[in-house]
Amino acid sequence: MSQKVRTRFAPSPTGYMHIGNLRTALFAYLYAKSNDGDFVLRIEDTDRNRYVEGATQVIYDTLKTAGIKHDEGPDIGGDFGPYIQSERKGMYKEYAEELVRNGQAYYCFCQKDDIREDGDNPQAGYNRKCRNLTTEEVEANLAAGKPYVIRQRIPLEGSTGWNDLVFGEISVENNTLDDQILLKSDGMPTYNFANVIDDHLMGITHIIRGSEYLSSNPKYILLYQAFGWDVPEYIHLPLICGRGEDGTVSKLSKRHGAVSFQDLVSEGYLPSAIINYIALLGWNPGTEQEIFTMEELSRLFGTDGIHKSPAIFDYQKLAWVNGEHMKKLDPGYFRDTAFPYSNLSGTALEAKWDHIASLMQSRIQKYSEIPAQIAFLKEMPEYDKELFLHKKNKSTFETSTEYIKMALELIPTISDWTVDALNEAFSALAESHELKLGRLMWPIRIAVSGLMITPGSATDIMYLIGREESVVRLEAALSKLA
RNA sequence: GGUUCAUUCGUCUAAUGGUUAGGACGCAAGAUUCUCAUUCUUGUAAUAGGGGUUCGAUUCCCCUAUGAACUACCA
Repeated sequence: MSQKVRTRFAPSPTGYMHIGNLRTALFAYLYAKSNDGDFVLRIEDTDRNRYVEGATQVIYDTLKTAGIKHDEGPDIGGDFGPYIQSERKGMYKEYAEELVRNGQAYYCFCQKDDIREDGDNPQAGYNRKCRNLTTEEVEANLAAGKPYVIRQRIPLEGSTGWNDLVFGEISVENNTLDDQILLKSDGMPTYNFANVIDDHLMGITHIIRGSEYLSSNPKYILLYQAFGWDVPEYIHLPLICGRGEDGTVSKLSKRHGAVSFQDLVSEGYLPSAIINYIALLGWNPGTEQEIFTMEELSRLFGTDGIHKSPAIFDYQKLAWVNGEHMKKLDPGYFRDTAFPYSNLSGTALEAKWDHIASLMQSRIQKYSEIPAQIAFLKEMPEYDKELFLHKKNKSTFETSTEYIKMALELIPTISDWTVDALNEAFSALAESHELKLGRLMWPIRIAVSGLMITPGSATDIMYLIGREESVVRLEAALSKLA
C-alpha cells in the first residue's frame, strides 16, 4: 500500500481546550487510528504575547482524560521533533529565504499602515507595493536596517484547487488571494507559514482541521507547490456552532455556555460522553447506534460519514448521552466518582453512600445534579400540607393522618433497620389492611421527605435518614395535619 | 465589500431519480413502579423558495433567499 497515514493536532496553548478543537483532535486521532496510522501532537506557540503559564499542560491533561493518545509529541518525543513550534523557530527563516531566492516570495518593507489596496476598506488586501522592488532597492533597504517581513508571491493568474475528502472539488482564482506574510518582522513565522513547513517536515499525510481554513487553503497549497513538495490530503470538518439567546447561530463560543472540555467535565459530564457526543457532531456511523466507546469509534470512523454543514451544539442531547454513559458505568465506579459531588463527606450519610449512589445512577444525567437531589436527606425542607393530597392514590388529609399513625406504630416493631426489612414490614402492613401499597406509602413518603418527587421510595428514605429521624419527621407531619 | 461553503422535523441526522421521507434528543400521552427516574408503547414535527432536466425529483442543474466561515506582522 501507500505510505503510512500520519495526522496531527496542532493546538496553541491558550489555557483551555475549546470543544471545537477537541473535536478536531478527536477526528484526527480517529482517522489515524482507523487507518492504522500515527497521530502527532504539535504545540503551536509562535505568538509569545499569548503565552499562558501551564497551558501546555492543559493540552496534555485534556487529551489524556479524553482518551486521545498521541504517538508523537513534545512530552513523549518521536522522530520528527521538536514538537513545540517555538523550539523550531530557527528553521523557518531559511525556508522563507529559499522562497525569496526562487522568486516565490519577496521582502516587504511596508509599515502596518497605508498598505491597503483601498484605504476605505479595512478588509481589502495588501496593495503589493513591495512586490516588484528591484534587487538593488531590496539590498539598499536591508543594508539600511529597515525592518521587513517576507510575503508570499501569489500568482496573479490561474486558479488553485484541491479535492477535499469532505468538501470535494474546491477551486479559487489566484487573483483573489492575498500576498500573505510568511515571516514576521521579528523573524518568527506566521502560523500560516509555520504550519505548512511543519506539516511537511513531520510527514503529515492528511491535514484535518475545521472548515474555517477552507478559504485560506489555496494559499497553503501554493506554498507546497512553491517548494515543490507533495500536497497532502485535506479533510475539512464542519464547524460546531452555538445558538445565542437572540436565536442567531455562530461559531461556538463562550457566550453560548460552557465550551471548554474542562468546564464540561466540572459540570459533571463524563469525558467518554463528551467524546461520544462531539463525535456525532458532523459525523454519522451509517447505523442507528448513538452510544459509542472510543474503541468503537476508532473502528467505525471514516470520512464517508463526515458531512459539510455546520452543527449546533445541543446541551440537551449531550446530557442525554451523558445519562446513557452514566447508566452503563460500573456501579462501583459510579459510587466512587460521584461521591465528591455529593457534599456528604464527613456526614452521617456518608456510610450509606452506596445506597444513595444506587438511587442516583439511573436518575441523574450529570454529577452536578446530585446535591440538589439529596439535600432533603440532610435537612427536612419546608413543605406545603397540600402535598398529602393525591387523587390517584385517593390520598386525603384524613387518610394521611391514619396511615402515618400506622407507620409510627409499625416502626418500633422493625428490628433490622434495612431497606429489605422496611419493605417487608410495610408490604405486610398494606396487605393486612387491604391497601394498595402506593396508597399507604404516599403520605409516608411526603412526611419523611417533604417533597412531591424524591429519589427512591419512602422506605429508601426512611432507611437513609434512620429510624430516629423518620419518627421525628412522621410526628411533625401529624401535627401539621392536625 | 470580496472569496468560499452550506441549507431534510426546534436540534443531531438517515435515505433514494420512484419510500407512508427513517432514527435519536426534546416535547406530549399511555403502561409499569409506593412518587420521580429507569424500562416499554404511542404520538408530535422536516426536504428554504422559484425555475428547469425527467414518465417521476428531497435527490441532478440554474437562479433567488437565508445562514456561516475567511478576508491580522492571532493561531
